[in-house]
Order: sequence, then structure tokens, then C-alpha cells
Amino acid sequence: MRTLKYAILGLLNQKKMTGYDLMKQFESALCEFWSAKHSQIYPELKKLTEEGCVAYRQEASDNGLEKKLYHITEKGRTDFMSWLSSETPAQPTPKDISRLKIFFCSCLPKEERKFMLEEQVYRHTARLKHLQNNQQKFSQVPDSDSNEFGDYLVLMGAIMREEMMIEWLKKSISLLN
Amino acid sequence: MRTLKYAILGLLNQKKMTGYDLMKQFESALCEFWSAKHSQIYPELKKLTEEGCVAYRQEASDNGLEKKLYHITEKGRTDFMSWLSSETPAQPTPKDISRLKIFFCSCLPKEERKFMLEEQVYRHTARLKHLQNNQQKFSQVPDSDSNEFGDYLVLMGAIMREEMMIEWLKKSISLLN
DNA sequence: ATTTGCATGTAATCTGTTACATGATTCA
DNA sequence: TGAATCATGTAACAGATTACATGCAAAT
Repeated sequence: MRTLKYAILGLLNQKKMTGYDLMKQFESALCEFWSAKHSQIYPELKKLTEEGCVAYRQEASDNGLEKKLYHITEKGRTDFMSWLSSETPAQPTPKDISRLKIFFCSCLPKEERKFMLEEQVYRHTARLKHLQNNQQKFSQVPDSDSNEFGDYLVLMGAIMREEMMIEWLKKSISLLN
Repeated sequence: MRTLKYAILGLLNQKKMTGYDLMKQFESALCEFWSAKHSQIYPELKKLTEEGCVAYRQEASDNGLEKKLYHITEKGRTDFMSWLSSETPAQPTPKDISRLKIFFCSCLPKEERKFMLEEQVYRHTARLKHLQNNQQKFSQVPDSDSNEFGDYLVLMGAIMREEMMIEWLKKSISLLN
């Protein structure tokens, strides 16, 4: 389905970047719903260059080192926009090890069941706090035409996801016995 | 991480099954948080047999066809229990194409933005109804020592996930403009 | 002097999907 | 007679992670 292709094109559509910059974007802005290591990004950029979806200019970075500054081409923009407008196919299951373990929790001795669920509550609470902290950087809701609008929506979605997880886990704990 | 191994062991720990039965379980009971096709299940069963985690007896099925009825071994049970008790490593991002598209939604013309989000609301509403229907099969909360307890918890979790998604999408729509 | 960050790549491996392949039985 | 279900497998490919590999600059 080439999703990585479109994630990269979408980012390069916002601004010119190096492979390294893209990697940083996956670690920060996209981390709540997509990920990619540099070992996947660099080969994909090579492929996209061959396809004519991106191009680069060799530049010297601040320090004087070599770097490749990538930008999106017309073909790249066309491909990206048609992907964005296309219907999203029914998502395959989001695989979730925690839920798998909870599914099998009746195999565990009673004390451990509660312990397992509480450990998860702790994790998600920490994550929620971190996300709420990020949200404070927005003094108001960004305009829906700006690039930050997407950031705002997915951050809101991530917060709601964590809140839901905590609520579910606590409800589950209350059902033990 | 061999998660498929433990999913299969967990199911075989509940009862003896054929590869085909396991496939059906992935399609029904586990479908909200794990998936596996038969082309992955059969080779994994072969590997688990070699490892000594499972064993099988060749049997004739109802109709007279050959089938392999798998059961878990002591080693398999030990492996499964130690996996279940171990700490779950920090989950890698659950990849989500819908969220990725929403992240880039400011690239779309205004009318299409709303359309995209509403299409998602429709999808998740249908899914929610289906799950709520399944929940009605439980006349009460199963005992936390029974196998159905896990079913009940993950179904509840899936319902809450869909409710959260709908709420998030509607909130997002209200923020357009 | 050593670690961290910038910067780029390849190789080996693992995980998962789609397609190929077969064959009997049951139901419409 | 043809489609659906039961039943089992392999091969090719796609997607993603871990490890291998290099090198300069800046900060500690």
C-alpha cells in the first residue's frame, strides 16, 4: 500500500527536508500514529527519487557537512493528493499486545491479574500527562488551513485515546471478582 | 518477539484445536486486537511442534477427512505463562492510516475535509453497532476465572475505542472553520 | 577524551499478506 | 452443478526492525 511513501510526500509537501529531518518528524509529529526508522526512510527516498516524486539538491549543512535537501515534485504532489482523497480501505486490526494479554488474564493467579492491569494504568497515565503537556503549547485551536491544524487534531485524538484506555483498565479492575 | 507463538499457545491452553479452528478464533475472538492468516498459522504450528511447545494427534474429522488436533505441552504452558507474567515492552506505535490522513487534512479543500471525517464517523458507527450487538450475548459479566472473562473485557474495550473515535471525529468536524 | 547530535547508507532478519495449490464434503 | 465450508500446506513478496558501518562537529 506504500503508506510510507505518502507519509514522506505529505511531510515534504509542507517543507523541504533532509532524510534526517524526516526521521525527526516521524519521532515527534507523527509518533502517535506512524513510525519509520532511518533504515527505512533512506531507501524509500532513493526509490521516490527514481519514481520522480521527489528530487534533492546536495547542500552543505551549517557545519560544512554534506547533506541532501529533498523537495516534492509535481508528480509527487499529484500522487499525494490522490492518495489523500481516496477512500481509506477498511483498516486491518491494530495489533495490541496489551489487549492480547488481558484477553488471557484469567490464566493468571488473582493477585497478578490486578497487578498487570494496574501496571498498564500507570503507563497510560504517564503518557497522558506527557501529551497534555504538549497540548499546552497551543494557546488556541489553529486555523483549519494551517499545517498545525493536523497536529492539533491528532494530539487531541491521542489524549482521548489515553483517557479511554485508563477508563477501560479501571473498569476492568473493578470487575475482578 | 514471537507474539503469534503466544497467541496460539494461549488458545491451545484453553482447548485442543486444529489449525483451522485456530484460524477461526483469530477471525472471531481475537479480531479486535490480533490477526493471523492460515498461511502464517500452519508454519508457526510446525515450528512450535519442533520446539516441543505443542504436539498433535492425527484424527479423522466428522466427515472422514484427515486433520491434526493440536494440544499444548508442559513446555508450551511454561513458555506461555512466563510470557503472560512478563512486563509488556513499550508498545511501538499502532500504525493508523486514518489518523495519518487526518494529520494532513489541511491540504484538502474545505468541503473534502468534512467529507473525509464524516465518512470515518459512518464507518465507526457501523462497527460500534456490531460490537454492541455482540455484547448483548452476555447476559451478565462472566466470572473472572472463566475463559469468557477475557472475551468480555476486550469487547468492552473495543466498544469504548469506537465510542472514543466517534467522539474525536465529531469534535474534529466541529473545529473545521 | 568521550559522548551526543548531525548525516547517510546497507545487510540480515523477522513478520505478515497475497497468491498458488489441492481435495473432500455439504448445501442450495 | 456450483458455491461454501472444512482442511492443509508452500512460495513470492512487501513492510519493518535490528545490526552493521562510517565520519565530522560540538559540547561536556
